[in-house]
Amino acid sequence: MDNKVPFKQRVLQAREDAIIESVNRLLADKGFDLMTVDEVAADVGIAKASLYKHFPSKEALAAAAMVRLMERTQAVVDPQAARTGVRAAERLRALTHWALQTQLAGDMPTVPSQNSSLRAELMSNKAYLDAILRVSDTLGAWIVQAQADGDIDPKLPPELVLYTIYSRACDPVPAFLKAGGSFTDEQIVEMVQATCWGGLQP
Amino acid sequence: MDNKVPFKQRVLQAREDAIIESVNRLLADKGFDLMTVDEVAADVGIAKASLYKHFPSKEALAAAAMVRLMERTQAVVDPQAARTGVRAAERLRALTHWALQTQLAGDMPTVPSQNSSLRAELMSNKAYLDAILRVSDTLGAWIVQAQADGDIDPKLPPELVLYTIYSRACDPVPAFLKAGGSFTDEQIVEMVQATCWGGLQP
DNA sequence: GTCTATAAGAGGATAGAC
DNA sequence: GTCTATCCTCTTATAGAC
Repeated sequence: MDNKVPFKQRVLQAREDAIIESVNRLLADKGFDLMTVDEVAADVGIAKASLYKHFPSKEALAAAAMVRLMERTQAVVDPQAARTGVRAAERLRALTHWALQTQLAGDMPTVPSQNSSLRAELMSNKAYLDAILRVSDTLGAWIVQAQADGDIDPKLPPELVLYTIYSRACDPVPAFLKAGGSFTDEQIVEMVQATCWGGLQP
Repeated sequence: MDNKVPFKQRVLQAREDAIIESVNRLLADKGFDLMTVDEVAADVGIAKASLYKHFPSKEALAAAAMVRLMERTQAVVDPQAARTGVRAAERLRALTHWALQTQLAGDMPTVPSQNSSLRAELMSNKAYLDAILRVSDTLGAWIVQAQADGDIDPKLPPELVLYTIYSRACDPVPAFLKAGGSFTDEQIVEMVQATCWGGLQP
């Protein structure tokens, strides 16, 4: 039989998945600086030293979670790209809808744009760079198309639009509104969507 | 003579001002978690123990800087409130313009909305609560007026507009655009202003 | 109130047995 | 690869002389 993935290796992969899932949640919950490796180990249910057999540093842990996030993002982008007869702006809108929902569900890991050790790790992580570049390429094409369609102001630099989309994924406004308790998640998503895309229209 | 402020007290006040200024800059530069008390002391040019004679904790240092920020904000709000024959939307726009400029100049201190020890300190700091409430009251009135004027979509909850304004003051988009190097600060401010206020229009 | 020196503790990382 | 136990650095905060 050509069972190319031995049982032991599958167990290992499952454990790494569990680690990344815990890191993802803790990163979404408290952020990189407040997340401790002890917490991750406790959450996964293994010893801290075992964690370091899988990932060499705290930064590598966070990087793995961010790679996973970009893979999940790609998994949202691909079906949108496959839809036929849909405006580019509609594809973009669907993506931000997913991002806002994910954030409100507490599943959106965030990393500070200031932490230099983490940024250095991310910027030297080929898997991360590849993943974010791939997503950005697709989004960039959609943005240009949406501008040609007249759905996004063609006078805006595409980079501004791209940064704005990424920024909305970790905007504090949804969390504030949710804390207020006056609106459902879906209402919050729709309102933030409106303020986001209204500002990008011609 | 009724010189009610003795010389010694003025020196003390000047020193506290210098401390808050350093904290302000470091907070804008690296954020609360990465800012160390040693750095603050070194930046001010005094011993760390002396710092603790002025402020009882790192959280108190950050809180003082945030109080100062709200006071500076109030100092921008007041002249706007005094202008006659100006639409409320224009006053709000002037405020976000100032906030974006301040952020691009590296003078906007930010605190993570996650750090619980700092949040606890801020939420129990009467000076901070008073200052932010006073600013928010004025802005809230302007928002309602702007909605009545037809400059802001009246269907949007005023809280959403208020949160959005506060959020733009620490949005990462301007810093990203600045890092790109393709635009002047004023161009960045204008573009972000456009995307912000365009999204709030009816 | 300012300093030097140091306590106290958190947290990232590792040694070495199994 | 997993564990227990430990190391060690960095950081907050304080003691005590002046």
